[in-house]
This record gives sequence, C-alpha cells and structure tokens, in this order.
Amino acid sequence: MMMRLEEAIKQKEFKDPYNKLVVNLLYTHSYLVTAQNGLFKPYDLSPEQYNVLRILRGQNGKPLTVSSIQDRMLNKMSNASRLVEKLKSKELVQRVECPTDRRQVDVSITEKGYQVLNELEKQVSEFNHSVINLGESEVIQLNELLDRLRK
Amino acid sequence: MMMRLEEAIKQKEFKDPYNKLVVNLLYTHSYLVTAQNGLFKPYDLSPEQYNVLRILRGQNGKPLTVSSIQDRMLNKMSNASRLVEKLKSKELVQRVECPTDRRQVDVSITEKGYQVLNELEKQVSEFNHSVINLGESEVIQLNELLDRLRK
DNA sequence: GTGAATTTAATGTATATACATTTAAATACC
DNA sequence: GGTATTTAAATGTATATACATTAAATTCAC
Repeated sequence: MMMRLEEAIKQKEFKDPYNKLVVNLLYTHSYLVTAQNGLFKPYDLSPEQYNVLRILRGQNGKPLTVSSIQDRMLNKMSNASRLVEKLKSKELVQRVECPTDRRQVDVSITEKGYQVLNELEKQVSEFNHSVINLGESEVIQLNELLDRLRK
Repeated sequence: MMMRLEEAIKQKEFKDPYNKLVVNLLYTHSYLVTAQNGLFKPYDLSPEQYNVLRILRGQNGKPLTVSSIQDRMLNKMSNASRLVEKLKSKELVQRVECPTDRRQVDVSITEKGYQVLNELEKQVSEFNHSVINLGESEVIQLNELLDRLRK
C-alpha cells in the first residue's frame, strides 16, 4: 500500500519540490515513529529512552554527564534530565554526583539496562530493515542526501 | 557547518546503512522542526496548527469534518479535535454542527485564518528553500526515494 | 579573595503526541 | 420498532517537546 505523499495526505500538488520535501520528511518521520512505538511499547520504553540507553552503552562503561547525553541525542531540544529520571526509576541507569564538579551528574547504564537493551537490539535492527522498502544502494544514497541536506 | 550524522551525534559508526537511515531520518526531522518552530513562533502557531489551516484552505471554502482533517494531517496520531479547538479559540477556524449528521462537525477557515495563512505562506516557502541545502534535481530524487521508502 | 558572569542540572508551564475511554448519534439486525 | 453495533468527536492520562526560569557550583575579572 505504498503511496505517493500526495495521495497519502490527499493534496493535489505542491508549490515546488522543496516545499514537497519538507512535508515529505515530516510525513515519513510520522510513518516511522508510529511503527517504532509499537516495537518499544512492550518494553515500556519510548524511542528516546531507548536512544539514551544506546548512547550510554556506547561509552563502554564510562559515564556521561546529562549535558553530554543531550549533545548526543537525536532531538537536541528534548530534556535529558527528565529522560534520565525516567530511566533511573526503572533502574536502567544510575546517577552519581560527579566528584570533580558537583554541578554535574555522571550517568551510566546498569546491568539491567544492558539486558533490556540487548534484548531489544535485535528486534530494532530487524525492524529498521523491514520498515524501509528500499534496496541497500538506495539507502546509502538517501543517507548521503540527508547528510548534505542539513547545512 | 554541515555535518555527517556520525559527527553530529558523536557516534562512531552504524551497524549498517538501514540502521543509519532510521536515525538519520529522526535527526533530520529534528533539525527541520527546530528551525520551523522559530518561524511559527511569532504568529503563535505550531507547525501542526499551520498545517490544519493549510488543509482547510485547500478546500476552497468547503468545510471538512474533524476526521477528514485527521486523515489529511501529517501525523495520523495527533489529535485533530484539540487542534481545532485551539484554532477556534484564536478565531482562525469556525466549527458548525453538521446538519445531516449531528455527530459530525464542519470545520472551516475564517477570514482571519486566511489573513494569517497568507502572511505566513511566503515566509514558509522561503524557509523551505533555505533549510534544504540541495539542488533541485537532488530534491526531486530525495522525494522519490522517500515516497518509495514507505510501504 | 570577593563579586560578577557562566555553566550544569533541575524545574515550571504550555503544547503536542499516543492511546484508551466515553458520549452521543446513526446504522444494522432481528 | 427496539436493541446491538458502529461511527464521530471529545475527553482523560501519560509522556515528550519547547522553551523559560531557577538553584547551585564553578570560573572569570579585578
């Protein structure tokens, strides 16, 4: 049930390709996260919470401060402090006051966090393939275009 | 200050291009809406509220029911009912009980809604060009890939 | 060294998203 | 025709986003 954007949102035409592209990116994003939510729901994690876990694991045990997590997050405007609080209440991360700078907080993934993440990871990877209806060379091309799109 | 995704989120590498693409789409979306918010802010409209106005204007005066608006929205999960309420309180749309089916509500754009929309439209179009750092043929290519990506 | 400026995280508030539930009206079924 | 089912919109609740403000600790400037 592939659909051109124009059919999907019942719009006759766009002013020009640039205007269509902005709408297309918004629409494709919605398509993606709607599917993603179903994947994360059974684990009681949101996509951004999963992403924070992934970021922490990438540190190989070394903790990250809240602001460093924020820097690495996909959505720069979201609130790392509150996401960390949510993950902590699920015992997936731990927060320790940084000894060299008491303003900062060292956040690291817990054993339980690793377990949940590893379990989810395989499914996420399969999902990412299944949700994208393109061949590998097209996917590479799309990545290049998106990387260059942003100024 | 163009950056490959890997630099932007300080991640060494991705498992494969499909996994990178999902993250790339999420990240590019965030880049886009962050910029968009600045554009809409002075008009006290959110991007989705703007989109609803645009949808209603596309009807050339004919009203749409709340569920038809929902169908045409970019985010199928968002709440058309509450967005319409917000727009009504700003007097940008009007709501009339549908005479043939009292469950339904006919929503249409007001004169004031037209004015705001027309004023914004030029800026939005300029913005859409300026935010995309690609040539027209690449933009067309990107649109085609996104349309095919979705199943 | 003391006060000003900056940095880090947390908090407050409004809006939006995600999804379940409710209410009312219309349609289907017997 | 009366009950059951379906449909449309609204509402409830939790989470997330966007952005301003606050509080505490650190750094800078003199």
